[in-house]
Amino acid sequence: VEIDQWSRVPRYQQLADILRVRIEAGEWAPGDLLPSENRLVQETGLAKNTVRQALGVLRESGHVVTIPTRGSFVNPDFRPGE
Amino acid sequence: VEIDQWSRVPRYQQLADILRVRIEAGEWAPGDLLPSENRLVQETGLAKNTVRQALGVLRESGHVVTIPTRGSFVNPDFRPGE
DNA sequence: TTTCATTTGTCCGTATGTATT
DNA sequence: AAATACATACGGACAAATGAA
Repeated sequence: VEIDQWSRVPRYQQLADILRVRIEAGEWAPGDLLPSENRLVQETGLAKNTVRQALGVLRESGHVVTIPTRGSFVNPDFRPGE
Repeated sequence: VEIDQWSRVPRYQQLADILRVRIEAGEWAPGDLLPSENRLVQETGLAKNTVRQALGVLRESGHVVTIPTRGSFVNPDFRPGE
């Protein structure tokens, strides 16, 4: 899944959407560890701040829970299909 | 202290004035660390660029010294009551 | 116990684009 | 046209906590 550099949709929003779709598709189960911020930076080519902003969107939507020094996890209370 | 969204005084100037008054009142001592840019963004609701512009005013007036990656401090040479 | 790499968090610096006044 | 303001995006430095070796 790729970020469209030329889209009018902000890149952090694009990344958040991509991850949300993959979470809702069950690619990661509730409680699963998501790729680290650095990993996402490498995979997307986005800046760290931009990746963090994307994860912030998913935290606010309740899809993700982040634990400092550990990582970001799919919300254990997330119910696939919601 | 609040920013007046409808004032004809630029918001960056309003914020600069507010911080200058507080500095001159001794709320922060010379050498003290001021609130971070992000904190000021949160507290004022202004954009980051606007907050930075306000701090720029205070740097030019000599009230504030900014150290990259560290923060903005009350000029150690500032003499309250000037 | 100590060291080290990993990871998130918190910052500042800079630039670009857009919209409004 | 110019100043103001916001949103977005990238880059970099550094701190703090965790866990593994």
